[in-house]
Amino acid sequence: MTKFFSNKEIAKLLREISAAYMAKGESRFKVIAYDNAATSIEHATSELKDLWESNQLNTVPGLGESIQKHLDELFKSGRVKYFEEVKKSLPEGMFSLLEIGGLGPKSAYKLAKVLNLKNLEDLQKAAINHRIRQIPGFGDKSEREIATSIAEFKEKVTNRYLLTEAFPVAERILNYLKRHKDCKRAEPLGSLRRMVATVGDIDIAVASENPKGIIEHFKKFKEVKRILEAGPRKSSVLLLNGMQVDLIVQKTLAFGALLQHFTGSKNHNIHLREYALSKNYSVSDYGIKVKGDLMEFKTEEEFYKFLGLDFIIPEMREDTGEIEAAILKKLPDVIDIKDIKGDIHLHSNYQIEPSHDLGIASFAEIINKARKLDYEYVGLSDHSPGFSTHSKEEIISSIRKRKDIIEHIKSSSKNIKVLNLLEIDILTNGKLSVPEEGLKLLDGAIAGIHSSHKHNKEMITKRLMTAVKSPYVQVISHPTGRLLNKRKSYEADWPQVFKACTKTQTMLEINAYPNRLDLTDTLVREAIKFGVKFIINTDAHQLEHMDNMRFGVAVARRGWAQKKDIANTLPWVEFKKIFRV
DNA sequence: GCCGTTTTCGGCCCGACTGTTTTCAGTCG
Repeated sequence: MTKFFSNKEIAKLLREISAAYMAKGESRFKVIAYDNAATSIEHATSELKDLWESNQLNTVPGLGESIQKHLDELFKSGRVKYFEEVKKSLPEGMFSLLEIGGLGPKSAYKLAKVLNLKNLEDLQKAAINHRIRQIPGFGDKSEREIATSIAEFKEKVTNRYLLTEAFPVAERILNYLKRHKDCKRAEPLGSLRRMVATVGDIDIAVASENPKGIIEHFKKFKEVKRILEAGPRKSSVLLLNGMQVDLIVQKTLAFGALLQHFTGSKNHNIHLREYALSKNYSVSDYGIKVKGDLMEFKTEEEFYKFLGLDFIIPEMREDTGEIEAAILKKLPDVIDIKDIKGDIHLHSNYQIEPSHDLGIASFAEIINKARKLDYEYVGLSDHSPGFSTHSKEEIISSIRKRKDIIEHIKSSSKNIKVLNLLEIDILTNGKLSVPEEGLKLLDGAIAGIHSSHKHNKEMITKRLMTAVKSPYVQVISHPTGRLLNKRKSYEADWPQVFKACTKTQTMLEINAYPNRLDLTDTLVREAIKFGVKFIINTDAHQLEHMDNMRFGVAVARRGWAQKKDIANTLPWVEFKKIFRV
């Protein structure tokens, strides 16, 4: 009998050990090793439990002999005696304090021990009763800071924001910063620039010869609620909406190094700097030091070039092999938004009495918008008629009626090709929500799971496989079913699904809807190894959603996908061969 | 504790900011 632990739980456990080591004054490299292992596990594409079962724990970077042995014990018995030993001499309450900004292992340890704290509530009470300022090393300022941080922590609804939530905020700040006369450039960096599905804060870099002036200006932005810190060239603030914004200023001549530094990711930078060290260079956000002399770079391109690397696009900077590939000049030439020639997952307001949401735009409006986007083709793919509310005959006749209308539109649509599709449900029993006769009336079908997302791995895999094997289905929509900040991805045997997709030439969708971004970037990269083809669709329910294509393209780029991996980069003459037209 | 264009031993990114100090430790990105 083995025990299940999610990657998130394991990462948390390892971080606690890292903190415990730090509090105990253990070698900082052991502290870092545990922290790295935790980060690596959070980024892993598979559940560690699955990897453990197939003897593949050693494929996860940062997991060496020692930690693997501990995890082995964890999965077998549900506990790790050594970890318990490490934590035994420490106050249990210190670990919950680590959630508070500004409190690290050393402070948490001291507070929990001296004040005998069990949880955050205790810490809050201690702050109110002024018991913190009495501890050596703490003063009235840090006591107030702790009280404020706890209040903010409790107010916080989420700690990750969707790209579409963060971009407009970043835009407002950039516009504001650019109003300062000494602001030469202002760019959003960090996870926003890398286009990670969700971002924790907003990072902004400014090029200016007057950093003090810029920082003063930044502090006065009208949406600032509280200034977390403000030095001569760096500042962090909390906005009224709860988001944190970090700003760094660098002179124009050295701006390239700052772009590189502040875009991250942290692990990419660490690896890059280690690589630089091996060549006797020292890298920082000021530039590259060669034998004590600082080289400055105006652009990132020059920066990477100096290190002997091909330019690495921001989306790939996650330390998952991009530096090695850049050294060997073997980085893939990833897809670009300009390569996209159509969007075929689009919901209209055509009244088909669907199983799920109607769109709000008409067929004509959608096609018009696609023309404006310079697309060669467009797919009309409303949800299929409600399965439980319509008889088999009603579903077929409804599809026939819709087909007649679309055929008419096809014949009158100049300069753009139209596909008659439907998005059909993969039902809980694995069957499709449209009978075969109905499927035959379509140019093709997109199939997706829209119910019973909580099915276990085996059931989900079985349901996906029936759709993949259906000769009428060309695309599997939003394959993992996640809704960011709302619903987790379901589990599936992805290698099995990927193999089947390659065999049946079924495409996996990269859904560009900002709260989906599904297939996920890591699974895209995994699927490519199996030879799977993808299609990037917006799943638009209104015209503006069709502009979300760039988010899907970003997922593909983060997954190292090239033009040849993405079907809707094909010209119509090639693309149409996939469908029954 | 992890890891390897040299290295299975001997390294491990680099700097800013803050508070409590009186030269620095802790935290963060």
